[in-house]
Amino acid sequence: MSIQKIAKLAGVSVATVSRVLNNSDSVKAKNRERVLQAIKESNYQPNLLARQLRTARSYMILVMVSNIANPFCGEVVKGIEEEAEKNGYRILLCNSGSDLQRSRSGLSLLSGKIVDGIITMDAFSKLPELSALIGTAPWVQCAEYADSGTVSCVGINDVDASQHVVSQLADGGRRRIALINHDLSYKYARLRERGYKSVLHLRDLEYQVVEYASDLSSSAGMAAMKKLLANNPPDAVFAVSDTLAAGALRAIEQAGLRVPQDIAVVGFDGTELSEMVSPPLSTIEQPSRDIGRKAVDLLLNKIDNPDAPTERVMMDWRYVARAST
Amino acid sequence: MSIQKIAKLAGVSVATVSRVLNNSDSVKAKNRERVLQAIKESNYQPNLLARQLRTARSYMILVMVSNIANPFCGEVVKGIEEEAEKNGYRILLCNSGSDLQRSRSGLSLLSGKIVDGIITMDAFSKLPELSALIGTAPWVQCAEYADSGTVSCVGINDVDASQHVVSQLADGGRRRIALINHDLSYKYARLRERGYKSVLHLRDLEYQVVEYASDLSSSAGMAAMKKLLANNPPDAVFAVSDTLAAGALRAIEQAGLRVPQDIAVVGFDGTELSEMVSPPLSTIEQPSRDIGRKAVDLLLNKIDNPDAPTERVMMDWRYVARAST
DNA sequence: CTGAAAGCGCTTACAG
DNA sequence: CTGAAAGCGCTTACAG
Repeated sequence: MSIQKIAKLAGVSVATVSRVLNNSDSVKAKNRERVLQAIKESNYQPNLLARQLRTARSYMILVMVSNIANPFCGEVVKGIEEEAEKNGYRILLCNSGSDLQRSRSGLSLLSGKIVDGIITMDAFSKLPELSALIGTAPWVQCAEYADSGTVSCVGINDVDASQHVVSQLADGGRRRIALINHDLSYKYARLRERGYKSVLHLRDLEYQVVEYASDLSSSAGMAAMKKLLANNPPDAVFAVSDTLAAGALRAIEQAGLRVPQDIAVVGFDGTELSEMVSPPLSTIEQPSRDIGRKAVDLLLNKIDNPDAPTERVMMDWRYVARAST
Repeated sequence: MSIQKIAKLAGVSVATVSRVLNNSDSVKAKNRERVLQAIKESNYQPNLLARQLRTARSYMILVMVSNIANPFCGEVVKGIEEEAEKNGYRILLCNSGSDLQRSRSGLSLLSGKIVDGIITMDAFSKLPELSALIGTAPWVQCAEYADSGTVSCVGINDVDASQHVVSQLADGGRRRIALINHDLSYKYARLRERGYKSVLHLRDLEYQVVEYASDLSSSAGMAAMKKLLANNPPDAVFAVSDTLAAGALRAIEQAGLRVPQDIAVVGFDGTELSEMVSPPLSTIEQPSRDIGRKAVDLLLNKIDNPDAPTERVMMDWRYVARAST
């Protein structure tokens, strides 16, 4: 069913049908009626491919994440959705799983003109190939940073937040503070590790152990914690995600130790999960929704105005103390 | 940058360029070289809109979920991704948030020919308008059922699973068993409630209290549990999702009661979360990944073979007993 | 093995 | 207010 058929059915030209479809211009009421009638009768639905090919505009944006299962990511996406919707855009979610092949495939939606722009929450700094694939298309990094200054990004100051956590633990008398970090191909992981190390150094704390979780699942956090417990265990653990911290909690409990008496635990993100585990987690609360919203604002601005300047937006964060410390 | 430009650059026709792009036919090695060279030089990337418009094939499928934040949903999506990828398809995720407007918008990707088919994990049975929008396009319902027999679906036998849970609780001596259910616009919610009620009836248990959670978040589960505790509290709670059960656990703890001594709790889905909370949850383990994979198989079959028969696939489930009961 | 040409289903100046 | 026509960027018989 095409616009041609509708035109024939309604006894008008395709141009007229197109006009009522885009409720633009002034179409004579009678003709509009006829067209609407024909559309209804034939259950016609416009072919978006043709439309987008012609107008070079899709009002869709691609959101690439490495793991939607992470609740923080889910929150950010909600913010993105809200703001996109408010501006007449729809979003397409692509879960890369940090897989190169799948990332490539996702990006082809951008280079293939299916979407108008892209928001990534994925690690790109070590993958120049992917950045090249994006080229000069509208692109915003979200809750993750670009090394170069050519792409806009929005997030929090990870070094500061990390330093704050470790300082709090040290202030509370902890001397053996371990870090459960994510893959260092993420810039945020490198920054948080830097914050961690800088405080240890500043306070002359010798114990410095970093365990890397294979992904941001609770079971990865649990596995990492088990390794930490295996030899020379810490008296405090800072995990860079609430999910990891939740797993750590579980491993500590299984080892017959108590939180926070034996080991204090701090998470990151401030997701609902941090309140649901027992004991509830101290954590860094990120303004997840706002990060998502802001990312959309930056992106839409870039789409409408291709030579808008690159921006690097830093949002506020907040340390929330709960029973785990 | 278009195929035209490449043709000019390489000194061949657009047809030849198209042929090397689809590495089809036999193109003379020399010409192939030239084209490849031109593509590289100009950093050309094919316009997918044009390609898909022409071929009427996108090798993309749309996955519509009501809430990706639900970990069970995340697992199913992983299964979908794996199977799709294996078959050369990519998936687009659309988070409807159970919102009619957003669902409509997502479905236009289907009617607009952007995708070849759709897998839904959303409630449709009460929304004939949406079903109409999908029309006769390839469609599989996943972990949720269609009322009519015209659309294929894959899931588990919810009535059986629910009956099993409630029977277990009753066998364990529980007499006041409450249900924390989801919105009844979901067929699975109606089926699980039916299973719950049938066992109560069978065993002459008079206590019958159902609380409905506003969504599948832990905080909704917590809110529901608080209501149950407010008057005439149960000695067991069956929640239709692990996330809800996790929230219930928390509410019980906050009320100063013990699980399972005072109140037993059972979840549903068998997600990682069920092992991460304390005490770990007894739950119904669904074969999430396999459900996703199977849905893709059914869908691709329907795409390739439009008059394939409708199938209703029931997968196996398993009751996992843990410390919460 | 290759190219000219038609056509996928739209939108949009342009002329009337 | 309306229609004929060009064109978005591809693919694919068809003829050679």
